[in-house]
Amino acid sequence: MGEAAVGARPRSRGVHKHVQVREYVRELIGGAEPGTPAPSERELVQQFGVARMTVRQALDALVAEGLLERIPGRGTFVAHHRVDQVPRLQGFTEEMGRRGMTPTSRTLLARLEAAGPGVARALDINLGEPVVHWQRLRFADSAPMCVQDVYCASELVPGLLEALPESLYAELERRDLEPTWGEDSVDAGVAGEQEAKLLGVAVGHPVLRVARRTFSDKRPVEVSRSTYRADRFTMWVPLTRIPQPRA
Amino acid sequence: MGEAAVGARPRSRGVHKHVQVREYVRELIGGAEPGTPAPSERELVQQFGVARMTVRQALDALVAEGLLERIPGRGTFVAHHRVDQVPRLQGFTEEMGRRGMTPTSRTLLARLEAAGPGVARALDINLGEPVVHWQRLRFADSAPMCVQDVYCASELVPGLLEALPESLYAELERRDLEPTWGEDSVDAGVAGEQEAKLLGVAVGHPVLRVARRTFSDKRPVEVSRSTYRADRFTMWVPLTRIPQPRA
DNA sequence: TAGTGGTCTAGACCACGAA
DNA sequence: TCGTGGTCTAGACCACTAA
Repeated sequence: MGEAAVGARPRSRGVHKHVQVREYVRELIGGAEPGTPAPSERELVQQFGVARMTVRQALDALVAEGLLERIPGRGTFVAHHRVDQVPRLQGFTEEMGRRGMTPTSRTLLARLEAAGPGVARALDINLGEPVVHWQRLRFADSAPMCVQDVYCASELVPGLLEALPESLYAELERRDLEPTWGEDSVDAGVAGEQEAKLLGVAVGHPVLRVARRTFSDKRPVEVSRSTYRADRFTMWVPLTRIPQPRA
Repeated sequence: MGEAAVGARPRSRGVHKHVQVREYVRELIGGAEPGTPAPSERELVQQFGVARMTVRQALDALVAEGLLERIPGRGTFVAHHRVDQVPRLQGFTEEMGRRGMTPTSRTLLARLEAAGPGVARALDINLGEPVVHWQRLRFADSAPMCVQDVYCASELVPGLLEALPESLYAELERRDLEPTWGEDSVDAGVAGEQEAKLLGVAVGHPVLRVARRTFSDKRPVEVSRSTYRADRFTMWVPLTRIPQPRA
């Protein structure tokens, strides 16, 4: 019964038990083959001396991430189609790394600008406030892949222009501005003269345009426009069926 | 204590309690404004005579769907940015409806064919097995939006060709083949002669191409290729940040 | 038959927000 | 101070799988 309940730890003084269990299991199955059994729930209960609900909470998170899959009556296993069940918010560096390609970049432009109407609205700042505008030509395995324009409120990222990182997202994490969610708007277009020259294609070559906003908690931290060579880049989106509202 | 535990109901003989609570709440907040308070967890415990964990399980699902948001110390509310946190698997009919447009279609082709290599692999059937091939020109508010080719294993959908539905997904649900998940591969292209004529654009006009596979549980039920007019259609993809593996 | 995950109970303490 | 969600306990029965 609840008589022995301990209650939640203060966030600042200790890590929650379900987080401990979750990170332990994440580490454990880090490089494991799909299909490898994870520890059973009752095993983890023994090891950590916690209740089963706590273990389930930990495993639920890993299942939601697509790292584990449960098979009733059999056990919990490293997920087979290890693909994400949810589209990950990743930067170019991370995404190309995950595709097994080597990302590199050439900075075309990096300066302070006054926020125009679109950028100001997207970043939720006032018109004309200073923003960092960083334009890069990005390569995968040395071949041009996309042209990317990134904008951040300059106030949020002091000194960024003086020491441009390779991965913006990694840098934002270091600054405690870790992006936690975002949204892409994807459409198609054809390369203009400038884009064509940079990407190494003919004018009129099809391109995939991705407009992104990312947020750290509720605050917008970055907006970007990326133009990909359609012949080199396909976007992959996992979908989940959710009961439709009564028509 | 566990003394009064009731255990799980057989799936066929009754709906689980957390599902009952979830659907009750879903109904309740159906058309509500963002920010409207949902019943508190303890209220639902009273109403349904269930344990709080059961109520939390129900609400967890709605939060994951992006329908509700929890604010510690305040309560549970209809989510503000009611946008999905996960991309929904929806058919054209459903998606256009959600965008407030009226979907219509013109069937260009509907017949049995022998599965070619690509379709056979995607549907996980043998080369040459009969498949339904259904090609439609799809309109939103009477304007051409996309050309769509759908393929299903004919064995799975007997009689489909004799009574073509308006919404394939709704029809699959009726046949107990409800798609539960899927994946889109998205890239850009330019309209060919045939596509241009159908979509009412010039040859070379940019188009968004979406290749989709959908699954009912583990079995592939449908593959499709859709070609959208890029000037009328933008794909929106919500993204979630997941801790990156140690570099 | 033993073990697994799925569901469920009836409590508990905590931190936080609003009054 | 009171109500809320967040965390946690120590059990229970069920359906299913594999030996």
